[in-house]
Amino acid sequence: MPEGHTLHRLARNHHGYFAGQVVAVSSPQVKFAGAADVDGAVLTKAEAYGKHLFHHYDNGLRVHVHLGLFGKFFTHDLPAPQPRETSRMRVIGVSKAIDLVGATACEIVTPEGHQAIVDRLGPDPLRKDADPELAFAALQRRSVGIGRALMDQKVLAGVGNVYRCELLFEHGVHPDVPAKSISHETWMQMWGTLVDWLRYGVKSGRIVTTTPEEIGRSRAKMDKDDRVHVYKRDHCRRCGTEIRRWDLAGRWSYACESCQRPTQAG
DNA sequence: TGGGCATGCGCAA
DNA sequence: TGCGCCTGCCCAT
Repeated sequence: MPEGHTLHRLARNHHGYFAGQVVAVSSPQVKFAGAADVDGAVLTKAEAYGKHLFHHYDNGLRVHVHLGLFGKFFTHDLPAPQPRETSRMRVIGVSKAIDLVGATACEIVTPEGHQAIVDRLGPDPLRKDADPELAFAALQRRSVGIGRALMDQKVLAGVGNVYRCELLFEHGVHPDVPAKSISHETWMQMWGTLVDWLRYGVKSGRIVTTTPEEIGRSRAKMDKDDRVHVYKRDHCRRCGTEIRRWDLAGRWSYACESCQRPTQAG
């Protein structure tokens, strides 16, 4: 399930599997009628922007995928097994096949349509062209709490619930602190943390926000429970205080109110 | 076997 | 602000 690192990892993999190849694109589930528009075309590039994935084709069209909460790709070596009935899109190349299931969006877009999607997004820390100042400026315009603002893809692209909770813990900022009160210095530190975490996420496929030093074993050998500080935990890993969980704009927010002070502005 | 949950998001009120 | 939608998976029964 996807935050930005998942999509960038998928893009990297799909690019490796298919770039430069004529691919067969179909929709076993039938819901993706546009599959026919790119079936038999050359997939030239796969890329991610925030939580959005794009497959570029040599006929100028692109497939836009947003996984939502449930979306998932399954990868197969050829010969691929019979697709499951829920497969929205199947792509078959020379040696690999992928099946997309459960996605919120799977559609054909033109280059202009692609641009329109990207234009609605804030900077993506995983992209080299990303400008943290744009996100800072957006934060300064928000009257909501930082916890809410970080989930807004117009502010920042790619961060979801886990990274949001963990980032605020890491920097000792309570989710209810007004977004506009975050200092430039704190924001730049947060951005740096995000870049590190997301890059590791792309590499490993895992969200890990703890360090080998504090856990006492390498990140690769950590148990699932070792990988985060507050997300879905009962007690704060650092101070032992009970973690508070509450509904923040429809998503569970987790915070240690001893380490993250409501009055503490960055 | 079936209920509940999930790293999202858009839309109606 | 709340709801609906997309589906797989884990756990209790």
